[in-house]
Amino acid sequence: MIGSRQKELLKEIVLEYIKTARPVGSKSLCKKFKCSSATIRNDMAELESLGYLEKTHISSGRIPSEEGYRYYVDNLMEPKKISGEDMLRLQTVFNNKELELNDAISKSLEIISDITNYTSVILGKESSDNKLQKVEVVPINERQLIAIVITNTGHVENKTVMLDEAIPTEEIAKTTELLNKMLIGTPIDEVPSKLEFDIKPIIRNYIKNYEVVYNAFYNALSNFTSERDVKFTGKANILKQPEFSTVDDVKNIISKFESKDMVSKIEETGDEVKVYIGRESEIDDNVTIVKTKYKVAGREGTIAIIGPKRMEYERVINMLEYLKEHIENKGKEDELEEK
Amino acid sequence: MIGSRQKELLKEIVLEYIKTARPVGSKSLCKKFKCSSATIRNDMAELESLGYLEKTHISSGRIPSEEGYRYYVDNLMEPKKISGEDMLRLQTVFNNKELELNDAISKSLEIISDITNYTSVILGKESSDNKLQKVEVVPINERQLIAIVITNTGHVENKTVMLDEAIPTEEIAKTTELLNKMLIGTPIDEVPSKLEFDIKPIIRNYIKNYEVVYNAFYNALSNFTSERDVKFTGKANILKQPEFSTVDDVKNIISKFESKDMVSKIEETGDEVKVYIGRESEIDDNVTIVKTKYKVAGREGTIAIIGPKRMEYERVINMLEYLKEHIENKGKEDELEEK
DNA sequence: ACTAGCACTGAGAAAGAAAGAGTGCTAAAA
DNA sequence: TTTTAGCACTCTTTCTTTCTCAGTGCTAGT
Repeated sequence: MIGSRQKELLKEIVLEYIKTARPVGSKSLCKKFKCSSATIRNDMAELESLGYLEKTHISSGRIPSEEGYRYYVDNLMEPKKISGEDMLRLQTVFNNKELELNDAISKSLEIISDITNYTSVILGKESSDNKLQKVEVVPINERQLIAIVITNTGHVENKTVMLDEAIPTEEIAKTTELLNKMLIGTPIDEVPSKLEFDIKPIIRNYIKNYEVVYNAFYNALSNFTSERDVKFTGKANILKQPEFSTVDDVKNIISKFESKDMVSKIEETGDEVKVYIGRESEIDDNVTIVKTKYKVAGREGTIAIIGPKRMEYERVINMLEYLKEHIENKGKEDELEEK
Repeated sequence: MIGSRQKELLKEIVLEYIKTARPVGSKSLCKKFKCSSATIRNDMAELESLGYLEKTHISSGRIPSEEGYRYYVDNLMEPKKISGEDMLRLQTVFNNKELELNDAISKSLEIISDITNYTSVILGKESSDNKLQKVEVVPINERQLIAIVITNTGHVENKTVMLDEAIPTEEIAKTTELLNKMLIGTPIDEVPSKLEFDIKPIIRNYIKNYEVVYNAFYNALSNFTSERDVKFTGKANILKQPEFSTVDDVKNIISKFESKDMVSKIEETGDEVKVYIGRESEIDDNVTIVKTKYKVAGREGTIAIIGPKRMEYERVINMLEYLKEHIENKGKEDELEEK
């Protein structure tokens, strides 16, 4: 088991390493623990054998292992509270009532990125339980029309529909009317199945070339569910961290950031602020990602901070928690105001 | 002035340096020019004094200076023709008739990025001479409505309008009707002034709270002109180039790429394919950017390739020219097909 | 106008030396 | 049983030194 001085020691080492990015030696901790370096060394050896500390080489000071950070985050961190200064910075955003929610989120993450020198990411998409409010169809020419879908939360998506053959305008109008009649109020992720099972049988009865029309609309309407915004801020920031000091490290992390499946690795499903350290991140063994889902009326997504494993965990977690809470509050306020 | 063997020599040095990324020595050119290294050295010294060549240190081989590249591009490059292999790669895209124009452009630039290991960029925006085809207004609730603008080319933009105070629906409807009546066919960049000078005087006469309504619509409709898509492909590619071999070089170029004013430096106004070498690029002294404007029905923008100064000029320029031509052709074909 | 020859230069790689930080272990002190 | 002092040892880092090599400029000769 891990003794109480050892806990204190692990915590101190994590904190020190986060601050300085250099292996922590036994001597430097003497004053703090009011004992000799030899004693510290004994405890360090113990912590190492438990897997919480590592050495960079045989006679170096210690650095926290992934398990060490994990233990710190799970058991040693101070009770959650955001620092006054950080809060102040973020408040400027939420005090500004003019700002739309999305802009407020972007702005906040820019601030975090800026003051921490980590990289931040926002994934956003329309909530899948939003309801369809209206379908508009605007013809551009004989073979091309635009389908516009509006949800109850004011989200608009449009898609150009190419028709394989010309369709009389009145058939388009009829179909549009039908779609509106039958689809208003339908959650957008149920639209495709409703098209298939409710609309198709009707449409086939009274439009002669129904397949062309049906397919066009099916394609247009069934893609809306998956639209997704992605915004990175401060991709270059992470390079300021001393862990990325060789060309290869830098190139490596940059390619990871640019790779196609980066986004899919960021999405978070849990409601809590979660921390994924090193290999847990699945992005790169040298980074930590802190992230959480947010959900407000009409929109949901993930906000995330990516930094080195040697991250200011407490600070980042607290800021993200603060942020999540305020996003969701602001979401509610905005909704009230609209009513 | 520069003699004809010297031209040949400069060309050879540029080509060799592009291939190998190492300073070119006099000996290596003996066979090619059927003369001794001393002769080459004399010519090299001459070319250096004219500013076309540089040394990395006092006894190194020569590398082309910015002026050297410039001279090569302007005077020494072979007559334009794209290589068969490159053409083949790009043809796969344009032969695929299914592909929408925008996707075809993206795809092409991905290919170029891929085979050259440079970074490619597409800027796109709706043409400013597109005409407004329809304005739709959909109320979401008492204080919020969505303005949707559709252009004759099928482009759709929408914007949420927040009303400072509730406005009766019939006033909204009246205004919408008026907008449609007066604005249809107006080029979108003339919309703001038409709003100000034609619509405002009318609206003030028959809507009592006209300022609220007017401002809301003015904000919604005057922003459409400036919307702009940006797509980078292969940002990490440029790092594969041997010129970016130190951490500082890499970090430097990455921050330049991420910086806010990067995009504004890419936009090109000229119709030709243009080459900006080193400091001419205004991005970074170590890169060259090759770019051109493209314009098709309804859309215009810039396509650009960014690479090291030691870029395969001929190849890139030819591909970009080929691309520009085919984009504009495809634009015309698509238009015909629609008719 | 070209070439051979030669002294010279700077980069880059390899090898060694010295300094410093920090460890583990042993034996003694508390 | 826990803590400490002391010491030998290890590894990194930094600084020199040395060598090699590619390539130059210049001079004198063809």
